[in-house]
Amino acid sequence: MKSTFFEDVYEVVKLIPRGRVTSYGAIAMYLGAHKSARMVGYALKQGMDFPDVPAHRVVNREGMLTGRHHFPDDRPMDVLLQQEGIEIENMRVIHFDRCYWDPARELL
DNA sequence: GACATGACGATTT
DNA sequence: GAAATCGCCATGT
Repeated sequence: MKSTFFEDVYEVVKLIPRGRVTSYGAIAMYLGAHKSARMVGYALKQGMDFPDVPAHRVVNREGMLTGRHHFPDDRPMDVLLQQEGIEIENMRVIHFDRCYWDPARELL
């Protein structure tokens, strides 16, 4: 057992309600502290192989779909989010504050 | 074992 | 207020 970070990230991401989004830093913070939001995105990249992990619901602090480049062409990140009811424009989440889901606050 | 990289974030200049 | 820099920690080479 070693990839605890990955599994932990997967768990939190899987808990994200439909129509909501969260940020890498929020997940990292929930895991213990804002140690490194980079690792969250890194873990998600690896976790992309897990369909149970809606990585498209995870965006950066600005609500930008920074990881869209890592998504398959058949399933663009912005399209997936729009299907969930989230408005996307210019590869960014509109009303991001409204759709924001903080595990350390909602899931507490 | 060390160096370089990465879906970020906060702080400082 | 904007731009540049540092920190963070796991993975890959």
